[in-house]
Amino acid sequence: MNYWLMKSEPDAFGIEDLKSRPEQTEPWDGVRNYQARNFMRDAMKVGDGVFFYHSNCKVPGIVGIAEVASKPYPDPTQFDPDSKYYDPKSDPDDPRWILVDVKFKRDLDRVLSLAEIKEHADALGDFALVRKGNRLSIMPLTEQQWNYLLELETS
DNA sequence: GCCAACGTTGGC
DNA sequence: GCCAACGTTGGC
Repeated sequence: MNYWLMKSEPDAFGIEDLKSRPEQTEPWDGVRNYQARNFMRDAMKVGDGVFFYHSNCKVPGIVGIAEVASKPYPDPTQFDPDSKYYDPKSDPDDPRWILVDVKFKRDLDRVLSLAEIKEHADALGDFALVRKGNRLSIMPLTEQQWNYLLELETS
């Protein structure tokens, strides 16, 4: 089992939106970064743990827990000319952008803000979120990092 | 294949 | 709203 952190802007799609979806599940569309895509395409497995992270908002941080709910499949928005994620260069016979479905599990008891997480940078070791200038929207965590953050939640 | 210009992310 | 970081694009 692998562990992930996935960012979303709550103004566009927050954890409340995920919770209100049918089956509390949503295709994680719109990822247009190769590194993030590769994580979904090559490494994610159904049942993997996901920290749901709110970015670009008043208090950025981890707000809940979700899980990977599908195998990887082509992101349909890349072929939709009306979508803001439309990519005319993507070949339907060899889709460029891949996604997985994400399913809500639970809210955190409290938000683990980025500021608080940064205070634990030493304990978290080499965690992409606390590295300067990181813009990756999907990143892996080790089991140790995952458990450390869960313990932080109840501390 | 280099790299300047440009666009985007996302914290602050 | 600013701007640092950094990915992408396109001219050469």
